[in-house]
Amino acid sequence: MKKVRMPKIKVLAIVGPNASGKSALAVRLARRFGGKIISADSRQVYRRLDIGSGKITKREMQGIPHHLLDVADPRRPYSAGQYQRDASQVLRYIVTKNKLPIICGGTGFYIDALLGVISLPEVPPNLKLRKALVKKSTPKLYTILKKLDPQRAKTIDRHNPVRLIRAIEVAKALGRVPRPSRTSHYDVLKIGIKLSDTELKKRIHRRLLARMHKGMVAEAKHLHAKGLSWKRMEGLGLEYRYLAYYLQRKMTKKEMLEKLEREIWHYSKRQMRWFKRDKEIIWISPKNIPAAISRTQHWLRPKS
RNA sequence: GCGCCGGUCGUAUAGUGGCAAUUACACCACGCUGUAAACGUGGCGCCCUUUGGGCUACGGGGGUUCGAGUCCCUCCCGGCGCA
Repeated sequence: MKKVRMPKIKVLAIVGPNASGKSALAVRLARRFGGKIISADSRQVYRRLDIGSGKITKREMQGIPHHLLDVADPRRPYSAGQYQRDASQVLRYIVTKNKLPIICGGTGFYIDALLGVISLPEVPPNLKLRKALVKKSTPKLYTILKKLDPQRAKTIDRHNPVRLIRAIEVAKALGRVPRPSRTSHYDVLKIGIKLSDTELKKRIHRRLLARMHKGMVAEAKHLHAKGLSWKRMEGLGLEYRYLAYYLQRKMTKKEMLEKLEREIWHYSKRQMRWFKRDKEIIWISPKNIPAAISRTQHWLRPKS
């Protein structure tokens, strides 16, 4: 007996490190194949974090709708779980419009969450519990988790307080953490942009200076004036963290630029490391847009 | 020329008789189950049969000592002070 299966929904994903030219490629492909873009960037979800987060401009969008940009208040934390819900909804909506959903972004964790590669337990953050737990030492947190969910304790990184706190939070609510499913229910074509270290460093440098010109410092100053605390800004990482240090006079402008550039570079390497593990990604050079187009064309063609 | 201080892993630093030798940054490698631009781990003199062993090392040379970045002598280099 033959099982009739619905064809999987096709989703295109453009990934790569910071400053690699993902956004431009995504727009190109969206125009060519009738797509709409779903951003997958944990900082660009926030309103008014524009220059510092390297958000695409209206002009650069070239009329292509971009979703999951500016959906959250920077003063309140957004999360991967929330992203999973919001983005899934948008994805379904794009499909009903008969358009090709194109995920574009550098936050690998968010992409995996959206595609269902990792399933996040439906346990909302418990701020009160977290507040109590952060005061505890890491070994203590580990002991607590071990008591609540020995299974999880076996595989977790026992030195990582953030992981431990979340695991305790989940264990308290559910008893134990469900195992993740490792397969996606979408038909995904993943295209990654790869550059040499020297090229990437060069781009990071140029882009940072360009954004300084565009008024990145003023943006951060303005965000603080509008109620974004320094502490919160530092917690956002990279640009905002170092901008906050600089504006509080914790470091000079020169120090800020030097440290920040290095941090951005480190971050890019972390992104690449995340993506490298995904064997489905087809890697292309930033110059090779034709390759991306032909790959997509081929993949879009109906089978049999 | 005299006096003082100092020369230790890429850089900065700790170490005053048992040291392949501290810490930070950089560098390299890695992890991640609702904070993911966050958060965390390991390596970092060379070699090997790698929970162990060998070799080479704290500016150069010599000495004291069972044993020396660590004490002594001498030379070289840098900083400061006096000439």
